[in-house]
Amino acid sequence: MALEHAILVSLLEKPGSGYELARRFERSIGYFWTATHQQIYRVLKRMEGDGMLAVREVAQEGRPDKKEYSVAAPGRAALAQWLHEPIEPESLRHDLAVKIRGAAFDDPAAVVGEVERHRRVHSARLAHYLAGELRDFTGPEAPAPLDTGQELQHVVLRGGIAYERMTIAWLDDVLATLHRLTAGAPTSHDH
Amino acid sequence: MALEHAILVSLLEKPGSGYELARRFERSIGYFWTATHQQIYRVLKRMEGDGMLAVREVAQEGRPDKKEYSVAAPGRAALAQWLHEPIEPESLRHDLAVKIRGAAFDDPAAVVGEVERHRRVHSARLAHYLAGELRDFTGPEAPAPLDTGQELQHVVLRGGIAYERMTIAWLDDVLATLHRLTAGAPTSHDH
DNA sequence: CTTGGCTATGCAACGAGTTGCATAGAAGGA
DNA sequence: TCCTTCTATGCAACTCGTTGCATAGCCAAG
Repeated sequence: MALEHAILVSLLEKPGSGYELARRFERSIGYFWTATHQQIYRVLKRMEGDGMLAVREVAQEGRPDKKEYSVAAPGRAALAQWLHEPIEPESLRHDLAVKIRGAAFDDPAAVVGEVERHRRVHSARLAHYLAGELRDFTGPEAPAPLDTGQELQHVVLRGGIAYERMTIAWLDDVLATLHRLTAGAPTSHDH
Repeated sequence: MALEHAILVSLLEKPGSGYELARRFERSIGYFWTATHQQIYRVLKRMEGDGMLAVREVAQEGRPDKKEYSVAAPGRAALAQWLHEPIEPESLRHDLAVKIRGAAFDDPAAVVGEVERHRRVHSARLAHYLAGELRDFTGPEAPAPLDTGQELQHVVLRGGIAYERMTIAWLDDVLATLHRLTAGAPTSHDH
C-alpha cells in the first residue's frame, strides 16, 4: 500500500493535519499520487493506532482546531524498510485511450471535443508545474544550493513536466489522426 | 467503470473468451489498462446477466471448452453512450516517485538499483511495443491501407511508445541526479 | 512416470478507493 | 439576512481490485 508511504514522505517533509495533507494531494504529492480526504483520515487513524504517527492537538483562532500529525520512529523505520523492497513497475490506467480505440465503433468525430478538453487540462497542469518549478527550484527566489530533499523533489517534478509535455504531443497526434480519418470519410463506420 | 468499456472495445475488435481477454490485457489493451483474470471473469458474468454480451459455448480439442463472448446490441449502445460522456483526465499513481522523494530520508544510493531495474522493464516494454508496431502497422507484412480501427489502434500504440521513451529519459535524469547527490556527500542524511 | 506448464474457469476473503452524507464555526458577499 | 465558501473531521455503504486457493484435462521434458 503506497498511500501510507506517500503520507509518511509528505509528513517527513513537513508535519500537518489531515486537511493539509488533502491539500498537498491536490498539489505537489498529487502530481504522482491521488487521495481523497476520506481515505487520508482513515489511513491517518490506522497509522496512529499502529504507532507510526504522533498526533498533537493544535488550537487555532478563527478556524476549527486541528490534529497535527508527525512521523514517529516506527513510521520512519517502516518507510526505510519499504525503500529497500522492490516494487512493481507502474502500469497505466488510461480511460481516454479506451475511448479512442472505441471510437472506431461509433463516430470518430464524436471524441474530438473530448480529446481537445483533455489537451486543455494537460496544458494547464504543465503551466502549473512550470510555475512551481520557477518558484521553488530555478527562479531567483529559490534557495541557491538545493539540499538532497529539494533536489529529489525537483527531479520528480521534472518527471511530471516531461509527462505532461509527452501527453500534449500525443494528444496532438491523436487529433491529427482523427481529423485525417474524418476528412476522408466523414462518420465512417467500418463494420 | 472503465473495465466494462475496455472489455466491450476488445470484444468488438474480436470476440473471445475470458481467458483470451486476460491474455489481451497482458498485451495490446494492457498497454493502457490492466486487469486480472478474476476481475475479467466476474465482470463478464455481470455483463452477460445485464444482456450486454452474448455467450457461445465452444468445444475444443486437446484443451478445455471455452465460452466465447461477443457484444450484444445493448452493450454496443452502452459503449456509444459512454463515448459521448466526458471523463476525468487521468491521474498518475507512481510508486517509484514516492520512493524517490522518500529517499531523502534514508540513503539516496539505496534506490539506485531499484531505479535501474525499472529502467530495464521500461526498455523491454518499449522494445515490445516497437516490435508490435513493425509487425502490425509499419512493417512490410502490415496491411497497406489501414482501416479506421487500425489507425486508432496505431495512434494509441504510439502513445504507449511515447510514454515509455519519456519514462526512460526521466529515469536517466533520476539516476544522474542520484549519482550527483551521492558522489558529493555519500549517504547524506539531511535531518 | 512424475513434475511442471498451459488452457480454462471460478470462489472467498480482504484491502483499496469512491460517493454520499453529516457536523460545525467563521468569513464574506448579495 | 441568507447563502455560499473555507477550514476541519468523520461515518456508512458501496464498488473496484488484489491475493490465495481450487479444479481439471492435456502436453512435453526429464
